[in-house]
Amino acid sequence: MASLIEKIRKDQIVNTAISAIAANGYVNTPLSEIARRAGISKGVISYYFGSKDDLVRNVIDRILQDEKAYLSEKIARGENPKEKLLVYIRSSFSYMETNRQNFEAIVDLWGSITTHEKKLDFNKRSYDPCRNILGKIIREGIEKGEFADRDVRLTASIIQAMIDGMMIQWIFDASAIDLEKASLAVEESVRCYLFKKS
Amino acid sequence: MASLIEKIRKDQIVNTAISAIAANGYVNTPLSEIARRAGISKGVISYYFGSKDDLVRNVIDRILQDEKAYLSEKIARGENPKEKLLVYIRSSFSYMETNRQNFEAIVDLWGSITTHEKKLDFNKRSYDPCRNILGKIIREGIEKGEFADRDVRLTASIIQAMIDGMMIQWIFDASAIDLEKASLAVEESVRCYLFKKS
Amino acid sequence: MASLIEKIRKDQIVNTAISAIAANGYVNTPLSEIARRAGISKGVISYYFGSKDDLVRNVIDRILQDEKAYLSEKIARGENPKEKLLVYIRSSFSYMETNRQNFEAIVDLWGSITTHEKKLDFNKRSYDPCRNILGKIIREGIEKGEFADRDVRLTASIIQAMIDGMMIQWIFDASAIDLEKASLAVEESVRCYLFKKS
Amino acid sequence: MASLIEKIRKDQIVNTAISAIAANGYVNTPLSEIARRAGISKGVISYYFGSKDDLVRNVIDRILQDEKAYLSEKIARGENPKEKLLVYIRSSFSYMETNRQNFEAIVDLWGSITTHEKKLDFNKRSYDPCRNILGKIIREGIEKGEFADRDVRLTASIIQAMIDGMMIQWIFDASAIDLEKASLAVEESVRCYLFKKS
DNA sequence: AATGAATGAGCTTTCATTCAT
DNA sequence: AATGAATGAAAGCTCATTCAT
Repeated sequence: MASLIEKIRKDQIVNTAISAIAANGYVNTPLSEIARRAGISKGVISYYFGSKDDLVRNVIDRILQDEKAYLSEKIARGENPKEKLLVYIRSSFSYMETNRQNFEAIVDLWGSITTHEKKLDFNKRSYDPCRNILGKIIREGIEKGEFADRDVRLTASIIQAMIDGMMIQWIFDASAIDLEKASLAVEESVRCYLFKKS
Repeated sequence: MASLIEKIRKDQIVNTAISAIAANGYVNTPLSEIARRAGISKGVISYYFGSKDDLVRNVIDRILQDEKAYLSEKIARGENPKEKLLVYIRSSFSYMETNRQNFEAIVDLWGSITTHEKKLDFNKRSYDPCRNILGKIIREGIEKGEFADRDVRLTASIIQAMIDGMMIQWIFDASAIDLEKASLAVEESVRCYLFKKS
Repeated sequence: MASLIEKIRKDQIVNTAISAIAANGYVNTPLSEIARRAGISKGVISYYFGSKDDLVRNVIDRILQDEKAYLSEKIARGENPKEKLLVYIRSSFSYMETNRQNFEAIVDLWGSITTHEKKLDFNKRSYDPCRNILGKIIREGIEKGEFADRDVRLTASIIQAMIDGMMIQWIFDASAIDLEKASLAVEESVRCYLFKKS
Repeated sequence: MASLIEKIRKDQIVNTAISAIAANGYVNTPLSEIARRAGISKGVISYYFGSKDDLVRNVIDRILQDEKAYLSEKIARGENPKEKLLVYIRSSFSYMETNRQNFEAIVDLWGSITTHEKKLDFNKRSYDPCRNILGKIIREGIEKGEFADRDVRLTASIIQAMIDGMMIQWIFDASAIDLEKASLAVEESVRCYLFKKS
C-alpha cells in the first residue's frame, strides 16, 4: 500500500463492494455495478485489485479485521475474565446491530469460497482469530478460578457458534431475532455453562 | 409430479446437483456440469426445472426436508422432552457427520439467496421448521415442569444457533471441530441452561 | 470429430477464419468478426473450438495439411527424383497462386506463435514435413545417381528456403514477384546446384 | 529529432521494445511491459511515439536500417562483384547469428502489418533496399562479365529468398539450421547459378 | 520531461436458455 | 422424453491512450 491515494481508492472500492454485495449478493454484483456505485470506471478496480477474487479477499479481510478491532478494543476494558467474556458477547451483538451490511455480505461471500484450500484460508482469517480471543479469556478465567475447568478450544467454539448461529438467523429474517434479547440469552447460557457460582 | 419417471429424473438431477455444488460451489457449477455428472443432456434439466433458480430451490428444499425427516423420526422415539431435546441435538450432529455434502452445499447456496424476499422464503423453509420442532419440545418441557421457564422461541433459536454455528466452523475446517465432542458440549450447555435440577 | 454437422461447422469456421485473418490480420480479427462473416453467433466458435488459440491451431493445421496433400498428390505422379523435385517446386508456386489467402494468413499467424514451445511445435507441423518430403526425393536422387552428393537435410532446407523466401516477398508485394518466373528461376537454380549433368 | 535526450530516450525505448517483442511476441507485449523493462513510465512511450503503431514502425525501421548499415559497410570492402556478393551472403548470416533477437522480432511483427497499404510500405522499407543492393552488385557483375546474363531483379529476389527462407527456418528451430553451413550452401548455390566459370 | 491514475472500448470466454429434431 | 446445437447477454479482464500534476 504505497501511496495515500491508493489507500483511499482501495478503501472506497472495498466499501462500495460491501454495500453492493450486501444489497444484491456476490453472484449478482459484477464489477461494473461496483464501479457504477463508486462513480468510477471498471478499469480502476482491476487496476487496484488485479482480479475480482482479490477484491473479494480484501472485502472479507476488511470485514473481519474491522470486527476484530472493534471487539479487541472493547474487551481490553474488561477488568476480569468474566467481564471480558460478557463484553465479547455483548459487543459482538451490538456490532451486528450497527453493521448489518457487513454480515449480509460475509454470509453471501461464503458462497464465493469454493475450494477446500480457500475454505481453510478463510477459516484461518476468520474463526481462528475469534476463537483465539475467546480462548485466551477462557484460559485466563480457568486459571484464575473464575470459570469451571472446561476444554478451552471447544468452549470457545461453542460460544462463537452461538453468536454466529444467531447472526445467521438474524440475517435471513431480522424480525425473527431480537439482538438484545439474543445477547442476554447467550450471556445467560454462558454464565451457567462456564461461570463458577460465586 | 405426474409420472414416476419424472420423479426419478428430478431426484437424480437434484442429487447430482448437491454433489456438484458441494464439490465446486454454486458459482462454479454450470448446468452443463450437473448434466455431465448425471450422464444426461443439459436440455433435460431445463425441461424439468425450467430455470437454474428453480433447481436450486429444489436442492435447498431437498436438503432441508431430508434433515427434517431424519430428525423428526429420531425425536419421535424420545419419551419425554428432556430426552427429545437431547436426541435432537445428537441427531443433528450425527446427521452432519454422514451428510457433509449437504451442508457444504447449503452453506454455499446461501450466497445464491440474493434478494430480501428469497431470504425470508428460505427462512420460512429452513429455520422456522427447526425452531418449531425445538419450540414444541421446549414448550412441552416447560409445561411438564422438566425445563426452566424460559422464552420458548428465543431458547429454540439459541439451541439451533449452537448447532448451526458449530456446523459452519466444521464446514470451513473439519479438523477444527470434533462433532462428537461438540454434540456433548452443546448437550451439556443446554442441560445447565434449560433443564431443571432433578 | 464425432458428428457430420460438427465437421461441417468446424470447416466453415476455419475457412472463414482464414479469410478474415488474411484480410485483416490475426491481431485485428476478433472472434466476433469471424462469427459475423460466417453468419453465426460468437458462442458457436467457443462451442466448437474452446478457445481462440485452439481455433488458430486448427487454422494453421488446415493450411499446412491442405498444401501438403496437394503437393504429395502432385509429386506422386513424378517418375524419377529429378521430375519429382521439379514438380515439387512448380506445384509449390502454382499452389501459392491459387491460394494466396492461405499464405497471407500463415505469414500473419507467425506472429501468434509467441512462445519457444509453440515455435518448435509449429516447426514440427510445418517445416519438418516439407523438409521430409524434399529429403526423401533428394536422398533417392543421390542414391540413383541423378543428383550430386550433397547434404540431404541442408539441401532440402535451401530449396524450401527459396520457395518460402519468394512467397514472403510475394505476400508483401504481389507485383514485385512473378510467380511463374520465380518458379523457373528456382528450378534452374536447383538444376545447376543439385542435378548431375546428363 | 530535436534534442539529444529525445534521441536517447527513443533509442532506449525502441531497443527495449525489440527485446520484449522478441521474448514474448508483439501480441503479448503491452506498452506497460516495455515501460517496465526500460524502467520508465508508460506515459513516456506515448509521449515520444504517439501510438503503439508508431513505435512498431520505428522498431521495424531500426532493425532494417541496422542490418542494412552492417551489410553496406561489409560489401563496401569487396573488390569485385563476385566478392561483394559472397560477402553479402556471409554477412547476412553472420549478422543473424549475433542478432537473433532482431529476427525474432521482425518475423513476429509481420503479423502486425495488417493492411495492404502497410504491407507495401514495409516492402519498400525492407525488401526493396536489399534487392537494390543485390541488384546493383549483380548488374555490375553482369556488365563486367563475371556473372551469367540473368534477370537482375529476379536473381536478387532469389538470393534474398534463400537468405530469408533459411532465417525463418532458423527462427522456428535454431537447432534445425547450422548458419555457417547454410551460408556456405547458399554461396555454393549462387556460385553455380550465377558465376561464370573462370 | 515525466508520472501513473484513470478511462473505456473491446476482447475472449462462460453459460442459462431455447428449440428443431 | 430427450438431445445438443445454437444463441446472445453478460461477465472479467486487458491495455492503448489521455491528462492532471
